[in-house]
Amino acid sequence: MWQIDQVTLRLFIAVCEEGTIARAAEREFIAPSAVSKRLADLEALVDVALLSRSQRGVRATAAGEALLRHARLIMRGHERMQAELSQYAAGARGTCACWRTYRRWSSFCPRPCPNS
Amino acid sequence: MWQIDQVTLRLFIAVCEEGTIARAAEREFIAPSAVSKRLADLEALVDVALLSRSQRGVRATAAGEALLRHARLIMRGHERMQAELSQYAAGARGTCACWRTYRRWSSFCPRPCPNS
DNA sequence: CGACCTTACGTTCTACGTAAACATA
DNA sequence: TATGTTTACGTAGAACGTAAGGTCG
Repeated sequence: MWQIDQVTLRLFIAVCEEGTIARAAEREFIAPSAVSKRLADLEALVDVALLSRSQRGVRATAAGEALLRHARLIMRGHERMQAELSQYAAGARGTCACWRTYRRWSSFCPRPCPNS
Repeated sequence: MWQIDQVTLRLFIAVCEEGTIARAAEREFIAPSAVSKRLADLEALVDVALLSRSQRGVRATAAGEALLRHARLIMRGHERMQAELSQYAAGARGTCACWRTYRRWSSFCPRPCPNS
């Protein structure tokens, strides 16, 4: 891992909300070991402890809570992005006939295209 | 690809800014074919044409410009997140001695830990 | 003992680069 | 012909799951 990806961000949010890696893994349909490894890699990447482990679960450290706030903002940004794009996909905005028919720009697409 | 990752977002921003896939690939140190494939997968995912291709380069469609705006916001969120985390990594905020020394929580860490 | 986290390890699958093909000014 | 995009394909590396190990209440 060379940069924080939003798969890890979503897993981290789930872990903080569920309180244990095991429950977060179940909620996200992934093995607990995979979650554990992603979290360890994340902590190695940012070089800061994000979770305080115990036998009853995990808890975010101060740095972990800071990351949690940013992660939620970023995920909200993703939701907004996908919401707007789905409007285009539905044809409500600016998708021309050639794309709706062929799912790609082709010579059949009249130029100048309304989206270009 | 099952969801938009920020590697693709950064590549998309580069493509829009450079005007051609080739120059964006050079700027991001990746092969043009890899960029092309990521963009095609992205368009298949959102089911909307994002770029208008030609032999002189590419141009964002209306949907592509919408995505570009969101992508820049998200990347800015990432930058802010990493900036705050690097403050913790530098030890300026809330990192206790045990982590700075051993790079992990250990039994040496006094409890209650200031970060827990 | 039960619940949880972690490590080891084999495997699957994603994402890359190379090379070739295609299109247009 | 030069420039740019796309497709085919083989491969390296990332990420997953299973299984085993370890800790603590």
